[in-house]
Amino acid sequence: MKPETLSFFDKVYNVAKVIPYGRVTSYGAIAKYLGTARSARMVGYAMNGSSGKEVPAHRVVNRKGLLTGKHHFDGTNLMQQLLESEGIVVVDNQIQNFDQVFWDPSKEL
DNA sequence: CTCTTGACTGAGG
DNA sequence: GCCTCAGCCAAGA
Repeated sequence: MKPETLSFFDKVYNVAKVIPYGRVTSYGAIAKYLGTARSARMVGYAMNGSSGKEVPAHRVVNRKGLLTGKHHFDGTNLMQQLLESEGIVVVDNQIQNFDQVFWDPSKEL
């Protein structure tokens, strides 16, 4: 593997793809794992191209566990439906027991 | 090269 | 505990 050849976006996809079932992570956690902790915004921006890929973008939320990116999905509650289908409790666009379902790539990976 | 845009985050009021 | 401001980085025009 030559990550140097991969763009920042590609790295984000690579990490997002390995998020375990029933777990979620934050943009900042992914950015930190990539070495650019300050590029959390770019992580979300990268997810713009995740559409059509195998990247589970619905498992990526902001640090508060809030589904900030749900507006980028098709329906209004599609993202929440997907998370609930994995056993994650979501109420009012916010993940419940966030610290329990949280998955930190820099620690778990 | 310069400017704009973001699915963010931390600090301050 | 909520709201607002500013900083941060990468990609596209």
